[in-house]
Amino acid sequence: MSYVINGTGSVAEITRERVLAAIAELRYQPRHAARSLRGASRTMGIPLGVAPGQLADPVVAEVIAGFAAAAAQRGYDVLLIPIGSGDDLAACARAAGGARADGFAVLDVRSDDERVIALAEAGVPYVCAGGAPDGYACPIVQCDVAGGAEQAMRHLLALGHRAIALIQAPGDRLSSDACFAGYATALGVAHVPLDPSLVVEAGSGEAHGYLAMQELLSAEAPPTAVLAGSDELAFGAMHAIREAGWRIGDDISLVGLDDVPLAAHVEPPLTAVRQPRAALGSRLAMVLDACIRAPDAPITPITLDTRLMIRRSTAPPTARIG
Amino acid sequence: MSYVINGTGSVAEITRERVLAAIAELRYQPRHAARSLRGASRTMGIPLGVAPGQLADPVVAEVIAGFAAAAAQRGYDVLLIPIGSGDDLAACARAAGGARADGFAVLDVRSDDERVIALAEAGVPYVCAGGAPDGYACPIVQCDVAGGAEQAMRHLLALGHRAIALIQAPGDRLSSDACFAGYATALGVAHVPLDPSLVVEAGSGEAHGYLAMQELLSAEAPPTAVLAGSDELAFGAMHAIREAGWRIGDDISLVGLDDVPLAAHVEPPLTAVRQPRAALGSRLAMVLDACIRAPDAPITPITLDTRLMIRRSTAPPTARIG
DNA sequence: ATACTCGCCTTAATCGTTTAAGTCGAGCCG
DNA sequence: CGGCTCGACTTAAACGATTAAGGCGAGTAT
Repeated sequence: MSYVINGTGSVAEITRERVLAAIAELRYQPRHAARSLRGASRTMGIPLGVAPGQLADPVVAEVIAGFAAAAAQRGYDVLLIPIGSGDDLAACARAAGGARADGFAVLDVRSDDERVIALAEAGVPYVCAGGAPDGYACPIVQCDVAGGAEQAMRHLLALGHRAIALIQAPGDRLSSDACFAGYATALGVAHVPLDPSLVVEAGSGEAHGYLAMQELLSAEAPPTAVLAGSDELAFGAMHAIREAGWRIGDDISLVGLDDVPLAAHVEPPLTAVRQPRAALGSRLAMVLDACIRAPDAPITPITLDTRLMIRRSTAPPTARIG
Repeated sequence: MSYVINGTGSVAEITRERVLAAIAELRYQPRHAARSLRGASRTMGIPLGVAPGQLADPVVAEVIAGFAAAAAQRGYDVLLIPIGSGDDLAACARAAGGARADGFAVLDVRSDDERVIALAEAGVPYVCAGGAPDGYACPIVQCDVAGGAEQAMRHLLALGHRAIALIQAPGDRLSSDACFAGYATALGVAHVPLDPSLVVEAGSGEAHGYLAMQELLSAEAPPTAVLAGSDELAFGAMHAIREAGWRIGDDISLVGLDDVPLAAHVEPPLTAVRQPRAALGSRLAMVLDACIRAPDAPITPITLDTRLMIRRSTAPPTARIG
């Protein structure tokens, strides 16, 4: 009897007990499919690419972990909607149209993200992490990447660096715009001209950080400090710096933008902008929950503060024998 | 018309086309809940702890990534079933009884895993990664941890090490038994007595590796080489070794058991046993799919080979100034 | 005593799909 | 020509929960 299970309707105490006894006796478990046929499915969906494996990215994984924890607290399960290559639109349309979940969270949003297009089209509740593509009004939860990048730059500038390079994450990621904004702002405030040759766009993954750093090092006047758009890129850059015979921290300062747990454990420990990823995930779940319950509530973007963790990969510049 | 959508039943060509046209016209999407009410839900579930955040563990995340990719290929979505602390039995019983998914995969199995108990009790298809608790006959996919540990030990022994310590992952993890087995076997083969004081059990996480290593270093005769039950423990150990003023590789050799992507990028690069985690995940999904379709098929455990990646954290022992 | 309210229980419609069963001609064979 | 088979289409039962609506008896007001 659903009145007993859900606490709706009026049931005499004695009847309630008998029903509960029967439920225990028969090991009865309500069928999820039948429940969700009428009402909500109490599920939040996360569409993500599985081709190269977005989930294997520790940054994404941490956000999902926070998301799952908060979702669980509110009684939701989390559905991963795997997306093959190029499948984005179809997979999301299927999931949204089929009411696979009550709402969706889109992580690692790109500037022209088909997942967002499909979800908006379907008219289902969804939230975006880190910003939404132009023209899509949806709830947003983001880390203050621009502010974090600016903090990092101020730190480097205060140490005395002037030739500061930026290794950017792929340009179609919304977060890389924010990163560049912070980079440019800090330079502007310090009246240091922005040298475009010091800004390189890399792919994602350590290998691309490695290559980008090699490029920077091979220049006539290599930078004395580098801001990497992600810790992964920074790790790749460390590799290249070491290979070129420079010492990280002493010869070239390096800052990462993520602060994954291992950043503190590499040698030298990486100065990095800590992004509250677990908190990001849990706020996403909270906002999505609110969205599901009140689809027309006003939309206010939430920005989470970042914090610079200063470690040994940054130091004042040394005079170079050049 | 479901005959058209699913390709079951006989439908005239002209009718089929008209139906498809109508489907396109109306943007029709079948409701997942209604479908799964009769048949299967085409969903695979993974129950995992969210309290400290199992998902944030890169090792688990990679397995899930491989799992999700293979599941997607077979037309399944992946449901994360978040488990609060101590909730294991109830959460799994609810998910299994409610037919939340067609089958379940249990990762990081503990020796008395309540998730397995609940799933077995409910009689739903499930597979375990890395082994099943005693008395539970279910399909198993595992990495050859024992073999990997043995390989690592043979490498260390061949380099000339004799005092080789083992930092174990928590004892209730099934994989740590395998690790110990490989450790012991290799010592036995080499006729090196097993010194119990060289075997320490740590928790999980870098911090515990750090503490365990400190303990080993404070002994009268510290080991010349260390096998860590996971890369995370190894990273913690590196930290402790460095802090004690020893050089990793030169003074103390260190081997990890995982080979996470970053193992190659720390300084010095960590010698580690590579476990094919993505493959583990995808095999899990394959086996689970088979299980779902033929619940009574014979059960054969699958073991995936591991491979020792030799890097700079291992070297011949040097004479110590004692 | 009649009517009305109120609490509790029962019944049945509903959700959207699958699929077994039934219908209806057309073609074929004896 | 009657009976059969067979393909193509239609109908309706089933899945398992939720929930609106209806029923029933006891208590209360008039």
